[in-house]
Amino acid sequence: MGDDTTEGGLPRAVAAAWGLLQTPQRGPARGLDHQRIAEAGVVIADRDGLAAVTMAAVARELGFTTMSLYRYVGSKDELLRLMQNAAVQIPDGLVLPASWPEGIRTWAEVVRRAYRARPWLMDLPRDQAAVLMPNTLRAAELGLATMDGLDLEDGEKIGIILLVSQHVMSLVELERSLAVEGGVSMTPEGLERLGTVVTAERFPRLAALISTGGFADPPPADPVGDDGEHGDDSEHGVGGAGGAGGAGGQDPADVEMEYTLGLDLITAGIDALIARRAAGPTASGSAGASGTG
Amino acid sequence: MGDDTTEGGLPRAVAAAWGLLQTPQRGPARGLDHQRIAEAGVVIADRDGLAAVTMAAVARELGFTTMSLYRYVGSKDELLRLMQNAAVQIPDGLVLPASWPEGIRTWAEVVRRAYRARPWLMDLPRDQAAVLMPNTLRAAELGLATMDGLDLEDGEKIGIILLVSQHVMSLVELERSLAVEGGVSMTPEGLERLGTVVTAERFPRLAALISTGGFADPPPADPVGDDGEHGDDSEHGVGGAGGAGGAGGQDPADVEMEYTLGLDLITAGIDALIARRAAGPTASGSAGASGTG
DNA sequence: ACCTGAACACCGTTCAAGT
DNA sequence: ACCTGAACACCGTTCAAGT
Repeated sequence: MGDDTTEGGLPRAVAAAWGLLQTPQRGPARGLDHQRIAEAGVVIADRDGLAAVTMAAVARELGFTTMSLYRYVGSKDELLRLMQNAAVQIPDGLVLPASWPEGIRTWAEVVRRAYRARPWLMDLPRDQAAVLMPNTLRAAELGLATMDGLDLEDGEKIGIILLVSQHVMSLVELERSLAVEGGVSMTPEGLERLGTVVTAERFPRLAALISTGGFADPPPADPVGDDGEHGDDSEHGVGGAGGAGGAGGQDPADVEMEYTLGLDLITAGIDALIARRAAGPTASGSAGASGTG
Repeated sequence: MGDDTTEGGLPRAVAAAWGLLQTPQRGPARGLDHQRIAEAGVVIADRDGLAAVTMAAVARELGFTTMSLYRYVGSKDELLRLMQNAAVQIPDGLVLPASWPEGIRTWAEVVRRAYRARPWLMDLPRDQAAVLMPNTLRAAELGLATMDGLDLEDGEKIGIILLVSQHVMSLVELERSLAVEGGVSMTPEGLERLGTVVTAERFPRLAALISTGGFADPPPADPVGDDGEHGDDSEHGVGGAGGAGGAGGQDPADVEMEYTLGLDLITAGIDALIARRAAGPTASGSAGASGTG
């Protein structure tokens, strides 16, 4: 309905990224193209944060005026989508290990590396348009390849790489928020103030975590625990550290533990699913975990 | 370092939400307070989307001028944080089922209901400040309660509710993007165009999904499959449908299947972790899945 | 065909001034 | 103490005009 979609219903940014748009340059062609514009945006985002990516800033980076950009990208939104594709770097000739759990771990590491290299990717919208971009599909293809021999349906495999990539992103986000890059943050005094209100009566489980310091300082040393970071770099809509989760244990080792834990749970879950399926070829639907409690 | 943090290092919005700020009204008090301001913001976001939440719009909703708001909230960012807390509704007297996997499923459903009721919550930053808000902590406390008797460390429990809430959010985001609310979208022709470039040679696994229509129309019927939606409601930074995942199978039933699958994998993973622990009380570190491939 | 200047309608935020 | 008017520096985007 909008104008950011081409005839076939493909989002314009998707068509552009795949080279499906008849490029407007036919004459001298000494001008711009969306590739160069997207790359300039990436440079700015890397250097000054996503909020600094302004039509004016991108144009200045390229030595053109702001309005010239509109010859090549329909809107800032389209630019951001092109940047997303340009910024995701997926290794090309990667050989996956033979064991599938190792394969999933390897793939998770690839995804993690991509997010770590460009944390602002996590502040971009991940909707259907983002999913159809070339580099996103390359990543998805690689993810599917890790489960090649397994007795899983396509939908299940997709669900799994969705779960894994979501998990990886959430922990990169968490580790980013803990990086003490330049902000003070909760002092013991602030924690105490919080403790007066997160009482053991109302929050029996969390109060313990807060009072025992599980919420604050890295083991001993450094009394200025962690950091909320919300500087001037990212606009909004992070997408990160747990819709309703807390962060218990705030040093990098704990983040690494939770990263590994999540992958272990997922692979163990797959293992159980496959085993159950191999044992009894019943229906196909979902079959909850056995239940121990 | 910024001014959006109180003495103890607590983000101002956190202190305000917990009532730790000496409220500025002492006189006639016929004016505003952050609670009313946040609620007005919620009303606007519910009605017109998050992008419509402008300082001017909020003030108008309340019958005041824009600038009066700055007496009560330090910045728009602070307002958004207060809105996040005000908008999350966690049921109060909820009794959890005895079986822990059922408990986790119940908790996931609570989280899902919260996101479904206010999808714009997913476009808000989820950083440390968000995590420390009263209603976020109430949700986390409830999540921890589902694992009360289990042989898991605190960090593990937190990792699990992080994983679950992230999964739930990602699927609500996916179902939102599929809701055909007012946009056309990829026609068969658009899919064909995409197929010319997502070739079987370069994307053997995905090409199949696209050509077999696994990417488009709900089983039979309705030839206009899905929707990318990126209207004028949400600003940016969704946080949703899979950093690198695709969406294979695009009708609501498939989304439901993936929702259930994810929870099943996680609970099965917990089951395996506990069982392994009960069997051999070895060290404590991570122990990968057995590996079947 | 491509680029530019000027202008528009909006942002969030500040500050001196009113009562 | 609280609210307001006027103003500032910035956005994304449009459009007529230049070459």
